[in-house]
Amino acid sequence: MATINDVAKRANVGRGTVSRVINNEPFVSEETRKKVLKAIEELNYHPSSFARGLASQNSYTIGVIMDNTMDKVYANPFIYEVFRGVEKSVYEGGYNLLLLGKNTYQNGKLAVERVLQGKMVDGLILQEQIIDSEYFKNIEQYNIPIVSIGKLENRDDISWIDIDNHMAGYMAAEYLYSRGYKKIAFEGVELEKIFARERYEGYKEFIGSKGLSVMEANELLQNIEGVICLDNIYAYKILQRCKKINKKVPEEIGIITFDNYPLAEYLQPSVTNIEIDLFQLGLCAGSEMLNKLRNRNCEVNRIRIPVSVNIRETTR
Amino acid sequence: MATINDVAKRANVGRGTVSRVINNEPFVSEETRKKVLKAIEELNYHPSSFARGLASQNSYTIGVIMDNTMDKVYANPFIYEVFRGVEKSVYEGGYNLLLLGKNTYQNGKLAVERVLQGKMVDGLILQEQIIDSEYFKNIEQYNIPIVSIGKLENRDDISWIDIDNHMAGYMAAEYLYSRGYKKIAFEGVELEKIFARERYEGYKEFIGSKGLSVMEANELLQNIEGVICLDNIYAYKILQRCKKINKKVPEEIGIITFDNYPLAEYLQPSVTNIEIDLFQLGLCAGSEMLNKLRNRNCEVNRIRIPVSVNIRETTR
DNA sequence: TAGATGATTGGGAGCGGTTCCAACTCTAAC
DNA sequence: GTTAGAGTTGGAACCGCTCCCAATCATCTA
Repeated sequence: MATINDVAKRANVGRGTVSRVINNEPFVSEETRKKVLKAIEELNYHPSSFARGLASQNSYTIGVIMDNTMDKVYANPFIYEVFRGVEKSVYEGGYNLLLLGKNTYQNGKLAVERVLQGKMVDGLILQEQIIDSEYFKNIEQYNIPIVSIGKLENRDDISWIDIDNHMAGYMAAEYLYSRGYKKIAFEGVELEKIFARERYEGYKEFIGSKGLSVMEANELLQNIEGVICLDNIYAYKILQRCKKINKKVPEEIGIITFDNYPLAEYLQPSVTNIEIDLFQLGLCAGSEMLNKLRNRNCEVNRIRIPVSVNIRETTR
Repeated sequence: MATINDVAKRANVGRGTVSRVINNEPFVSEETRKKVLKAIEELNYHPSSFARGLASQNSYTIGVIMDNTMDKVYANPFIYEVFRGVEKSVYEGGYNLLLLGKNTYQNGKLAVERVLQGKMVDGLILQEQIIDSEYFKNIEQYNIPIVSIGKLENRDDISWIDIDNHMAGYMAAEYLYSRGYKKIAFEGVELEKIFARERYEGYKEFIGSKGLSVMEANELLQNIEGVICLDNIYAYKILQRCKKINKKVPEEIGIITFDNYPLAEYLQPSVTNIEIDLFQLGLCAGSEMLNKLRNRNCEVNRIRIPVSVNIRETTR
């Protein structure tokens, strides 16, 4: 396996020059650069990440933390899609991705701490649930860039990426309205969850703008023409109720939800939903991290991923 | 941040001795070991993974490849659960986990190759779909241990871990039979898929052992008392048919499936299934890799993860 | 033509570990 | 008392890169 010295010798230049070429630094003449590139090609040379890491104190690796506190992923079947996006942007930016569990231990210590202490990652991507905990304070000390997947409320020093939940709530209401459903309720007002609150706010905004009134879905769905459900589970419960009281979907009542469970499109009726681009979310989280890494004092960003309506069978 | 020299100085020993203690090597007196451990503790010392990697040519990192050829994870919502298992066992074994996409590029080359060439991983865990392809031949050259998640048919030199699909098929039939369903069909005989074939074989074995005959689910489900479905989607289609022809589930017909989609338990009726422990699968894949890493010429293993019946509403 | 300036270039000195060999200590045997 | 051998120990050499300084070269100015 060729080293930087082999390349230097073959190209008839110094080690420093090769290093400059590899790292795309200025102050190398075009002629020299070509010679070096040629030698690299011929020797099929690839820099050792360890030597590089050791010398530069950079790992060129980003850590992503998965929340493994829950028993089953089934509680959050969506996160993998986000990771796919993170993976893609991180690698394409020339970095690598270390996957870490929140609660994983290594030699009796939290694995994250080991990784941080061993300087194995230059930055950390984590989910908003993790921040603000005791756990997070630990991490923060290491003073590396952090990006959160999910909005942060009490920290204006950390960049985050999230779905545009407000818009999602607004659009859900707007879509139902545009299909002729006027009396629209929101099901699943779990105000302790940020995303739920935001979606609810978006819904309220639209409702207000039309002079309608905010509603929750009552037991018999009396006087309700449309329901916005926080997730598929709520949607299916509403569907059950409709069946029980013999209310026709989508003729008499329209239903829309936000998430899109793996099985959802095969079910009957399939539920119209606000489509959330989780892959895009991951992609952005990755680029934002690269951003921070390349420019340490870039500003804190809050990024919102737009959403769209995915029309299925529960709306006319 | 303390280095090995600081520790050596503080403990009043040589660098080599500290190294021996860190790596748990023999030939260190108990007394010295204690001194060193104390110094390590006091200085909060953690070896640099780069220095270590550079000197020892070991990365203490395992790569896991995710299949990102499909557009959406929705096609395989289960793999994240497997990764959770891999992650856990790998870290607890003192290794780290690098997450890699199959088709991700880095500087115009496949990321996997870059990682392999940069010697960033000591071993690779991948899914069976990846093996046997042109792609895989590339990987194989690097001559590091490989473990496959999913049975391998044409390679007896690579260890793999899989669900006990044969047993799953057998148990599905057995369970239906035990609940009084005798005429049992198998829906979703996708013989090109290994796992489908194996489940089908298991089903046939049980059916044969009772002197019953193998069936497929006909359009009107005539003469059928139980259906084993390859996955939830098949199950829901069968359920639709039952509704159409007014056949009562679970009274007149029993339905069982193999997978367990995130939403499945909330649906009505929820489908009885053979429960597959994907986390365990990942756990085993990780340990098997550690095995190989610690003992290079250990034998090739084929490991089967047992399954169980998860009773829900489509069987009486 | 000398001197100044800026663009290139070479290579020594680390980075923080592991490996290995020589040296030292301590018994046990002769 | 000497010697052999096993158990310990220290530290030089090295892993393959980056960083930085000094040296060289080309160009421009007075």
